[in-house]
Amino acid sequence: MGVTIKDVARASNVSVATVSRVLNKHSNVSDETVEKVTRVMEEMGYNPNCLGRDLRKSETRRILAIIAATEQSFYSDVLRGMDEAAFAQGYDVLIATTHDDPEHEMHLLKMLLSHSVDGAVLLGAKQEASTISKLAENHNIALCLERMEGCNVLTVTIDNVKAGKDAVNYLISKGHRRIGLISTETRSQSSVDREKGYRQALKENNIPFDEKLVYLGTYETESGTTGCRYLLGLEEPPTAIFSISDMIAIGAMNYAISKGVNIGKDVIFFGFDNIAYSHIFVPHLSTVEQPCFLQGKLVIEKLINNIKSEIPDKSVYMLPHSLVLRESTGD
Amino acid sequence: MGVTIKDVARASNVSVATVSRVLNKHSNVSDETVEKVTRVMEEMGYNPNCLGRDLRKSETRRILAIIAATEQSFYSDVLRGMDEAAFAQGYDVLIATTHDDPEHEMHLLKMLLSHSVDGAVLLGAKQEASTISKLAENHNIALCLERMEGCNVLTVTIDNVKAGKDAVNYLISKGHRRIGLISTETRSQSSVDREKGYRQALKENNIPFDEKLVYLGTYETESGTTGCRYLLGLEEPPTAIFSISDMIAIGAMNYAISKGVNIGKDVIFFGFDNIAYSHIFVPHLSTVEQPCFLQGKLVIEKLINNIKSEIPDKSVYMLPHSLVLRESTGD
DNA sequence: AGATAAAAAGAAAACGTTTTTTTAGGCGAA
DNA sequence: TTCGCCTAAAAAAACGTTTTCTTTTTATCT
Repeated sequence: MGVTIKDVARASNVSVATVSRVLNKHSNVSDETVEKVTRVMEEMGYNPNCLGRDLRKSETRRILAIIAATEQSFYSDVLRGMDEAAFAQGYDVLIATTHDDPEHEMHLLKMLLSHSVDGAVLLGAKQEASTISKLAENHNIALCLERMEGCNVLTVTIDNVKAGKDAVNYLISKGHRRIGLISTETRSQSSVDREKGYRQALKENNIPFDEKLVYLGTYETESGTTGCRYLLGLEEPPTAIFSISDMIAIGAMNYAISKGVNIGKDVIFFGFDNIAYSHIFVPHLSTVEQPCFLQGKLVIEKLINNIKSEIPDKSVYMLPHSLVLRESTGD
Repeated sequence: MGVTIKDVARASNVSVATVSRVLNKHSNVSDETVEKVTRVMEEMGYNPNCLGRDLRKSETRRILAIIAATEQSFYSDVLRGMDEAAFAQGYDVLIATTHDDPEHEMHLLKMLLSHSVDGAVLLGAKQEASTISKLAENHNIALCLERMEGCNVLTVTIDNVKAGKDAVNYLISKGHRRIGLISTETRSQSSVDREKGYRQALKENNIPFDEKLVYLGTYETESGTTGCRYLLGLEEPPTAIFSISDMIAIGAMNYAISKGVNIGKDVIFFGFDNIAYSHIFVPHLSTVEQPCFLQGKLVIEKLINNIKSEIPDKSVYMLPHSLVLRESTGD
């Protein structure tokens, strides 16, 4: 195999311990030895073997980010935030995808048990809350973007209830009182929270909740199209539609356009996520923007804190969101 | 720390070697011992420590996929293919992002040198071809999606020259002779190859190449918009436009729509990649589809072969692409 | 019963590091 | 001189496995 620390030691007439000390920049080694050993390492093309090092120190300085799939466009910003925070402290972030399979997710979580990584961040977990809680008792684990109800684990997210409420309140402030909601069958916590916000906004404005105005589908664009067809086909159709994601909202607008609806006038639309396409697609979509980069950065900072300290921080951090107003609400 | 193989051995009155043999399902251990040890492992909640194992076997069964950023939507399918092939052979694929920074890419490649992973796949490398070639001499490395000119390394991609030629030939077959090209300043190999295909198609049809019909920008949608504005503003504007990516093509169509151009009739458009939005955006975009899943699958299969064998396969595999015809070409 | 082979399991070495413990010199103070 | 202290470096232990080498036990054949 490759050249090991032993080879370097032999070649520079010094013990392995000394080479190690040079490698780790310990103080108690003479300048000339440092110089000599460094030169030999250079000459021999020595590369320290992480496996030995990690075993001895029992740390890997690696953090695993577990996601369902990479296609969610805003993951990119979250991961950039994670990378930045990790790199600043000499950690690496590795990503693994579950492909929406809970079993595969569990397989990846086991990297924590086998000491393959020092910590893990779940961006939308598929396990039971109790499973995660249990795991979090002995391992460094965190949730990002999606909180889990009743899960005692470090979490960084936004207040989706408030965000949903803000969006719907805005629609109401524009004078609308029949407001449709397009959400998902899948009860992800963020969907549930955004729906909750929708209801709260209605309630605060004394608008009765109408079951008929809610359409539950999938996360696909097509589902937005179907949902919009359903909503606009009602006897008393809504004049404003809040979708729990931009993808869905774009599908919804697609249907409205095909029916000649004057978007931003006849019917106004609000999305969620502020994906790139929401200002590429015409008309541009009003939406909720969440601080992706910052969430990624914070979750890693907090997680590394936990890795380094004895008493883990299991708080839920909620970062502020904001509304982005564009043509779809007539702005 | 956690419970180790030694603890299990002690608790089940057996040597560590035997526990290891049970763990690895070796044949020469009696049924009752297997049963006993398995039970004790269960009871104690034993989890083998990868660090010890990996060091001893000097393999990690992990492969690193290096990408610039996760936002490229078709990466998702490639990674799915990679995961599937890897999982089938007991490997894990870990992803890391370079954020377009060559230095960070190099940092990640060093995981190969430090034995942190058994192999690496680059999806669009930023290093010099010679650097990669050199690295590939002693390490298991592969390129996927983007080949590198003069780089002696295992590669799985499509024939971008032919793909570009096919697209442009199709535009020509529709009777067009003034054909615009929107590509990128950044000389990525795929861009270069697709441009080459564009020229070949012109040549084969005796259409003189006109420098003016080529616009070079970025990979952003906005660049497509700018490019289209430029092209349609020419004295002799093109009647067909080939963009080297769907994102760009969509930006281009966006401009055309805003100018009241009848897409698919007055001007026809061809993209590349078949991203999800190419059939969400109206009019639906004709485009080149590449076999993402298969490329991912194949590159991992070949790479694992290399990991396991002495003589590495450094072939360039080119998988077949296909044309997807939609409204933007009047189909 | 005794010899021999086969099976099961223990002991110890090995993987490549880091860290703790020892050792060897050099130097100053009593 | 002797003692202790400091620095530099060597030696050895440790991390948790797997694997090789031995040893013990069991089974089989004459």
